[in-house]
Amino acid sequence: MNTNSQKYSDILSTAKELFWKHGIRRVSIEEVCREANVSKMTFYRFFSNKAELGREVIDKIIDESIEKYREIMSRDISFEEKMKEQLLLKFEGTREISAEFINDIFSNEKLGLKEHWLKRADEFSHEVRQDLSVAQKQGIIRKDLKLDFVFYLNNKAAEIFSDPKLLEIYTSMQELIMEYANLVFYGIFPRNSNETK
Amino acid sequence: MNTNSQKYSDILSTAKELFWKHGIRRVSIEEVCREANVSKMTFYRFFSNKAELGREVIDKIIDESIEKYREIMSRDISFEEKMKEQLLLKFEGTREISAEFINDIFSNEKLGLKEHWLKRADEFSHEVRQDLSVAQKQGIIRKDLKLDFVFYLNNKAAEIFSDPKLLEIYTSMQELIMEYANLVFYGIFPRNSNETK
DNA sequence: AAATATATTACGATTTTTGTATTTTATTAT
DNA sequence: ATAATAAAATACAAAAATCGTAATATATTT
Repeated sequence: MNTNSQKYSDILSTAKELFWKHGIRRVSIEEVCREANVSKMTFYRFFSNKAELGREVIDKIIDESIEKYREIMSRDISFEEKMKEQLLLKFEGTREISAEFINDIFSNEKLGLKEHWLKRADEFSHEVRQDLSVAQKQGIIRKDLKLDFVFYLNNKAAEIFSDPKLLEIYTSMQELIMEYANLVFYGIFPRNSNETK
Repeated sequence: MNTNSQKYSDILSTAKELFWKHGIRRVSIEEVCREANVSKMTFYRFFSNKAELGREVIDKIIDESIEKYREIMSRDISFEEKMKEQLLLKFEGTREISAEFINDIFSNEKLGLKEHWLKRADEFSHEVRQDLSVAQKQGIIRKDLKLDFVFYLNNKAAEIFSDPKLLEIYTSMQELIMEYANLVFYGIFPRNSNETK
């Protein structure tokens, strides 16, 4: 399967856009083809069905996130500044994301994307965990904080976010995600009376 | 048909919300029922099909607009201030509206809502036209402006707005609508060197 | 010129959606 | 309390949309 074909990436980026905006359930394969200017046959040359397309869209999203994450971590700035940048990145990256998309990933049994998302997100998590672990040893992060706890929360986060009850409190999914990200990042640093022990 | 029943207005306001967000095509009747906590049978007691529901949602939207418009016009403030308020109102009223909704009204042949929207919008237009006509006679609006031209534009506006090409220039449908509204309102007043003739 | 990729069209299978009917359960009015 | 009405729940046939594949035609590339 020629994964670096033009048509392939047309389909993938079109699907990402449509899924991002409307969720997966509301978007049909034929709609993706139409928007990507690709015939249905061409679609099926690359993807066997909608669930696989969904998985690859998830891959694309996480791959791009990892890439951007690494770029920031490789910069020659302080750890705290890096974290601030990551926050900004998360803000940009979640712009206009729909609750429908999150929901289809975590609650649509038929698609079965939850496991895939968790698996890929966990890989990403692992990398971040290494970086935070180093920072903790250097005293940049509170030493009495169990990083495992933060990552447990992180894994549960997206799932929790698909609860409409929670979303009602916010005007957008992005706002909710940022609230969480802010909480984690700014709750992580030792402040004022918080001794490094 | 008991049009002031609780169930009836539950269905209508739920449909308005869902249509507003996702457009009409992407939302099924059963989804509306589920969200409104109403059985399908109850739905069909009030509406004969989706197109009729669409028409009544349009009615609801325009009725509410007219009501708010009148409230502002009845205030004891200057005409220019009233126009500013109307602009603000339009900004609030179009918040988060989706391109899909506009599109389904104007380009979805199957639903045939375009005519209904134009008819109802025209009634509203007529009322606004009377108010502007009075203001023009008083010299508050440029006397050499043909109001007919403004209203012709207005009638075409929503239709034009459903062109994705145009929408690409803006980040949201609301931004596009506000751009237009600003243009019309602030192009209407005599300024600096513009004599009242 | 041959091989490959893609579009077009068609089509059966499946799934979703629609609209109605029937039965059961609440609610309201008398 | 009882009858009348409204609504929910369930079931279901008909229609429409969507899916996935096949066959053929048309570009594109090798």
